[in-house]
Amino acid sequence: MSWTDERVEILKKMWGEGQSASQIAKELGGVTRNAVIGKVHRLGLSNRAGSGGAKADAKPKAEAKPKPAPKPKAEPKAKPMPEMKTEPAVPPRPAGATNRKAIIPAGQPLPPQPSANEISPEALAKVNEVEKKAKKLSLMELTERTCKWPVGDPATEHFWFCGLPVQSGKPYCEAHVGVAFQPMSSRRDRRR
DNA sequence: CCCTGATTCGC
DNA sequence: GCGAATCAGG
Repeated sequence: MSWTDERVEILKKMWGEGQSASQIAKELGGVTRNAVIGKVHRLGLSNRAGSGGAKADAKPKAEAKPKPAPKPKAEPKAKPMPEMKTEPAVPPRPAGATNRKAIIPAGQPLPPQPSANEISPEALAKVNEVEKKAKKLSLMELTERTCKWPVGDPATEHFWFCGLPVQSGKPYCEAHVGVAFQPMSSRRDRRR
């Protein structure tokens, strides 16, 4: 594949949108993210500026600068959410497998299932979808980078761990991180 | 380990 | 000009 005008256009557009090089490469097809990055540089648009404009000069071209490229480090994920099924879905189950004596399945600190907390409906919906794609790993199959979000009731067969790739150093995949680490919401409900 | 972009350098 | 290999982070 070569860099035709169209392809360059797409490249520019996506890069401008903050898409990652790998995403762009995937979109274009026939190229690797390296190719994309290389092209980006050759085109001289290594910097994803654009918003706010205000910036015309600032090109002292300091050779002695080990880091001439400021890293924006921000990816606005503007994903158009297509209408998803009206599925109330199955919110995270507290999985209270209290075997007679309420024994907590030791092991890892299970996620504080937010039960009926106020979680973004979107987040919940996302989790739902994710559960469909879950790899359904068993406890022993979990690794450092598999989502450890439990699904189902440990006392039944309907139990597995999400198992999708975790986001970062977090224990869960992106979707589950979303519902797991929710800032404590209305808390002052302390009507004692 | 996964990912990101940045740079280099033979082609 | 191109992009794989490599580098440098997160």
